[in-house]
Amino acid sequence: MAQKKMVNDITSMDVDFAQWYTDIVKKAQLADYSGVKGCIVYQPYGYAIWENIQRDMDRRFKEVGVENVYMPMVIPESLLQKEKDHIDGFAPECAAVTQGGGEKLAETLFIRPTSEVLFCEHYQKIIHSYRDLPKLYNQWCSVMRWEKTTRPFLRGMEFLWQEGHTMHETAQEAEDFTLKMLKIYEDVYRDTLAIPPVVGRKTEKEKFAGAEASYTLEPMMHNGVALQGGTTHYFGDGFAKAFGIQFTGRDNALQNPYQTSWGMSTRLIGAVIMVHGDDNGLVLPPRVAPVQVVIVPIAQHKPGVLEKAGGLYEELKGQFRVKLDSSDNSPGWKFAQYEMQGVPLRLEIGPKDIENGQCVLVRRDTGEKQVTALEGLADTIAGLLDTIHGDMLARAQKNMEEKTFVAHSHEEFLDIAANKPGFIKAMWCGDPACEDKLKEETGGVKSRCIPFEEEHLADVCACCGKPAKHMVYWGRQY
RNA sequence: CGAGGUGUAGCGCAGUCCGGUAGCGCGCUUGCUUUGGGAGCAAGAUGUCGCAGGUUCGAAUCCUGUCACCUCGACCA
Repeated sequence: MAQKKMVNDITSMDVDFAQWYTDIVKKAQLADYSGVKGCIVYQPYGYAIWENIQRDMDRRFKEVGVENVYMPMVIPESLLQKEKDHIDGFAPECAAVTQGGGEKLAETLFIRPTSEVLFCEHYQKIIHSYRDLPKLYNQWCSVMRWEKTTRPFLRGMEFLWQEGHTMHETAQEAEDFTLKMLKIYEDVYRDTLAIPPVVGRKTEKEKFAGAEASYTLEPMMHNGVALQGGTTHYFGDGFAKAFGIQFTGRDNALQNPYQTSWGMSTRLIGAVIMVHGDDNGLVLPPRVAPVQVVIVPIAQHKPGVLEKAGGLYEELKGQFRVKLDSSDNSPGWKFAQYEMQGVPLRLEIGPKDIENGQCVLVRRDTGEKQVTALEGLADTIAGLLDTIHGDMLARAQKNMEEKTFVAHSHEEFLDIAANKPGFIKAMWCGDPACEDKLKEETGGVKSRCIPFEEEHLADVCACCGKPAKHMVYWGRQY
């Protein structure tokens, strides 16, 4: 058969990782650029991935008692200004509505960059007694931030996310909940996305505007660059005081509740692309793949083939997200197409198979083919999908370990930063000045987080040489 | 916000230097033959050349302005 020239070639990830990423987004039809800068069109296939992630997270949230709500998308200027650190952090990247109905507004309305203040305004009205606590609210929405540079899924002016905002009776309870949500996020990464993130606390310099403590999940992309892919924040009672949220405690004394917030966004899709993808396109973790198994009939015009393929589809569709492609495209075209789209398993069924009571299963992640009996097929597929998930997680883990380096000294730090893409583990004295200095010297390497389980790599800071307080993960980020 | 780049058919591009009324590949439509790694043949359809001015007998092409998007940097989920 004549080889046709490939018109859908994607750029190799080793040649140009940025171009490879963009090629996948477009060719796998995850998203398209719109006429508005930084605002992408989520195409059905890309949006379906988000829906799967969303469903998974939503279930986990509800298991711990979180309720969904919906807040307005605009915030009056006066409201945003109530908490100083918060407005200082976000005002520069807000879009504003200054006109409505053809008339200039008396007060500017900001399009939400995040909704802490809206939740606080509401909580102020509904929290009166310790019996009203805790309040565990979450909303699925989009937010807008006036970013200078944008990339599909990684940084957009508008992006989809969930933001949870909770109020608690005690500081301890709020701090515990902050970590509980962090753990849930980590479960989403590992169990659903097959991605192992580094998890820990942000330094003072990197924490969220208005927070007392910020925690982060930092997965490493295939090329060694980090992605801040989810954060949880403990706010103390700062916002509560600023917004006059008070309740009567068990001791009959008036007091302020303690607050948390936490969010993950469509950036997760970017992480999936850059952690698992290869030069043939997307590789989707089975648990979020819109299509888990694609059935490709071979020689489908021959009697019985389409019927058999249709029968398999009916048999499997109750248990898996399965698609039967009986279009006129050649089998080779279909193979390439579904590889591009990262479908975890391909099922080929042709005349020879039907004769032998078998089919061919092909794994997207490894390319491995296996001839499989039609009897017990559903169980085989279920097992295979789990195996794929496990193998993908293990490969991502291995990549992260291979690209994580230890710097014992300042010289070593600079050498690694210049020559080895990846994470750097190094000791730190706790001074933000050292973070600034290292960032400047390396052209962009920043502290990612202080992990919960620190290793003692050295006695002194890898920047200034003063006594070390913490071990920190460092790296470049998207 | 700095530095580059690009806007011509659904997609990818050529044509622009040197002005003469728009072309190629893929895709699409129809028919026949094909089908275990991007099928073949035949016949078709598809364009306010980003937008607005200007120069000219004549502008995709020259001039002015403008809009949009992309990429790379400094800031952020």
